[in-house]
Amino acid sequence: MLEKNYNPKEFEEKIYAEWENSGDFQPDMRCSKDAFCVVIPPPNVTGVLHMGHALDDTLQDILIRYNRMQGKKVLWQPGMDHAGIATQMVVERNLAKEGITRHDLGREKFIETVWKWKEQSGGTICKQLRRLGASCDWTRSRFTMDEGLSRAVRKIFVSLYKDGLIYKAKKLVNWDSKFQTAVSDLEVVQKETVGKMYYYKYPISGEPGEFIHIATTRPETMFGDTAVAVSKENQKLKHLIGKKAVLPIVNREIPIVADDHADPEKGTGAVKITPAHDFNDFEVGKRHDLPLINILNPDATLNENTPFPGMDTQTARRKTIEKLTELGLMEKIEDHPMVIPYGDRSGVVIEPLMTDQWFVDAPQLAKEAIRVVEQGEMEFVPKSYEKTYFEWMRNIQPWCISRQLWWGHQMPIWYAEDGTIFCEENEEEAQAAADKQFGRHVELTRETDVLDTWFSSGLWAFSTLGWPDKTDFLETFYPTSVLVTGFDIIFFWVARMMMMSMYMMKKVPFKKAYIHGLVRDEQGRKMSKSKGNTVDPMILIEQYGADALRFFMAAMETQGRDINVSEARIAGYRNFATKLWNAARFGEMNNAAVTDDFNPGQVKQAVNKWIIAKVQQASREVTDNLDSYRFSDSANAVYQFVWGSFCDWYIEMIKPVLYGDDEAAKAETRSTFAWVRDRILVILHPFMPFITTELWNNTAARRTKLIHASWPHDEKIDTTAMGDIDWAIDLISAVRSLRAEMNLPAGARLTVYLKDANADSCRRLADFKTIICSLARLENLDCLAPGAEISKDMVQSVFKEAVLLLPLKGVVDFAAEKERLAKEIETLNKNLEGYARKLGNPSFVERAPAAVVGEEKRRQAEALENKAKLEAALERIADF
RNA sequence: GGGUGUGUAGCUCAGUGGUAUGAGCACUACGUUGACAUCGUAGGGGUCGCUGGUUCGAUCCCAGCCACACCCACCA
Repeated sequence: MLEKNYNPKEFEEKIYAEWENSGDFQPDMRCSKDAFCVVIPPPNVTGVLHMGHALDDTLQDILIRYNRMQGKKVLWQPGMDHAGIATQMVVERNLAKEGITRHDLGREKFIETVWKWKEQSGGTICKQLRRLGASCDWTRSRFTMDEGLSRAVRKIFVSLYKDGLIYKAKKLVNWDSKFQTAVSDLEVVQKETVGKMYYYKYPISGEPGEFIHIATTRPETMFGDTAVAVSKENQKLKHLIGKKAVLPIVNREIPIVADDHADPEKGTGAVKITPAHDFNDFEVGKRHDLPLINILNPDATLNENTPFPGMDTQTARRKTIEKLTELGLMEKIEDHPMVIPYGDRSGVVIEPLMTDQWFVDAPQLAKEAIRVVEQGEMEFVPKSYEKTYFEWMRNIQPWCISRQLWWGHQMPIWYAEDGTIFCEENEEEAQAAADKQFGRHVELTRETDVLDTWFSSGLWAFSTLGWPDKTDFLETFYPTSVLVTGFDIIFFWVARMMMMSMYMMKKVPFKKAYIHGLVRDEQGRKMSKSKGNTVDPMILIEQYGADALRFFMAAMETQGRDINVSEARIAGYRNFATKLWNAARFGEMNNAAVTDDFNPGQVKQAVNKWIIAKVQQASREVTDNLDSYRFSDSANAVYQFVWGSFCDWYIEMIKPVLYGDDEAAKAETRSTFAWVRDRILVILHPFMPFITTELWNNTAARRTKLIHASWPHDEKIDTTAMGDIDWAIDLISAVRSLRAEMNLPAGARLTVYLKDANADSCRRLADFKTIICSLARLENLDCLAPGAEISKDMVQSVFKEAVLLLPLKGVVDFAAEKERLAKEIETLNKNLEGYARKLGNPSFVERAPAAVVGEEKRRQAEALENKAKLEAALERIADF
């Protein structure tokens, strides 16, 4: 027996455990049908489930379950990312509570601590994904620092290095002074701030009283200046080109060079050039062969090349201004709106710094990654994201992959005493190579840098399937079917996977990339911890059930749009689950069960034919929409069917049958009910796996599990069977409307007549008399012969080709009735004006398709007829 | 500066070259009919951002504008 109330907490976890324990998420490798595979965007090992995951993983699970029910070999490959910076940060923070730093432990001990942390507290998110219902094959879960995946990393690194696609270079990079590591361009966020613009002047060497005027936002970098640039086109200043300026405070001479980087319109027209601390200046420096002077320590304090060693930049800035003021060189300070780069993890200002780093030749790798998208081997859904992808890929810069962290993949690079580089998959091979090259045993030291986290996640699509080994899984599931992820990581991840996969596998990592939006708060603001507007999906699951949250995500997911969380709506989908639950209970109370000989194509009762056709139509809509990744349309198709057709109409219509005494009709109806209910459970399962499974298990003895039940396909839908019941529904609605408009008491037992009805209508009326009377709460219902005398007190209403008559001896308020009729006539008049305008327009009649013109004429005729009927009705009651 | 997207009912959003039978929530009235008040029935509510153009016909296509959001680059 089903409980009276739907209570998801009572069964969701139990059902999940049952699936997982019986291996329902594992693909059947012997199955001969197509493979379908999704790799999960690996959550950070430090992560907890947020609304973005809830959306992303719900969509994936819907696709996975849908394809699984189609009988395919289905794999949802789960796993986690080691998340270099994020994880190191968490563990360091824990250590700090005990008053120790990672340096106290040393590298090896520290990494041990991280692993220990991972075992104890990492991966909360995987438990949470289970609560959401994610049907990942957890037996295959991978971690980017696993031995297997690390081997993949080393192998591809060596390969890229030997192909010249990874190289070491001394370059200006984004330096994060908190973690004291380089970071990639993507890990830098630009923030708008109101800063200051400082104007001051440098004396011209050998010409007392002559100055060159400078404007800068970072005066303390002047100690790294190695030139001042002026444009050749600058009429006012070009006479200074070739002269030398004297850097104040340190009294160092620097050249004044001609360079177009100095825009005469901006600032003072003269730009101080600091090649070691500014990306543009670095380029200028290269053009003029200027020396580089590094003025910063790794912690972003000033170094010995400045008068203020050990001082942080802000303090040094003040000191510099003070000195310049003392020297009488300071001119003015203005407020200046500007963008300042910050580390996305550390939150500190990023300083451009000259260091030795390792780079991937991204422009080279991008070529193939661009080609396969151009040629449609990988498609973005929605397609518009292609543009974003191309835009970025075509302008891609070398990717800085080295990080001066401890947690991560240590680069497979060894140095001989003289600095010769050996890049091999392991130390033995490197040693052998070195010994061979030197002809003697050489001491090697390993590169201490680790790789950018995204390097290993870039391999995710194939490394998780077993590469570099040739495995069944790799053979079967690569390329994977579709990647589902947010637009915010197209560059971080999608692009890198494309590059790495095309390089190593020569095949796309996934055939499609479904890109969704962000989950925002109720007001449409981005969720963030600092704003305090985050919503915890686990609390929502606790409160409304995982199914309700999942259905919300699916129903709100329309391509290319962000989703605003709405608790009212989630509650609404919980109500939907309740509705379904109660419908199933109704079946149970009426002994609904599919008999062995039941054949949906052979039912006799019109209502049953109708609901079967309707559910088949809904199934087709769900299928078609899922096939084209239209999640909301798909979810809404089930929703509308279940609530609007099955509950609102079918259940109400079969009540008179079930409580009547036509045993054959009852038997057929019980079977039909059960059959349709089962069908609902099937097509709703990808969206609401828990409640559907619970109902599946409790409403009949089952041969198959719902998770493996077969998905309907290619059904012939009997659309003609729909007409009769649709007609009855319209009539019932018309009567209900009339009653409500007339303010008739709910208990009044009425009789209605249909006048001027055609043969079809009269037949339908006779056939469905019981049903109509029951649902419209009528005493009786009849067709009147044409021309039959009717008493004047009848309320009249147009119904299709006929007139609905409602006799009301003294009950009706005639004033209200007159008003109602007048209002309807007014509406018709408005429509008629429109038809007349169109049909009176010769070019419309001539040039519009005949069918459209015909339809317009038909509407006009119908409206005229209806108007006449209403006017007659009004005339009849004029005296009352 | 370059790019992308959005603007439809009070709110959150679907949708469409042929009268907007739009959805959910909210709102109004009525309702203890033997699945469900986490419910039912009926109803009110929109010049589809503005201005032009294409078209027989535009909310939909095109152009411009306004507003909002986001992405990329840069501002010495």
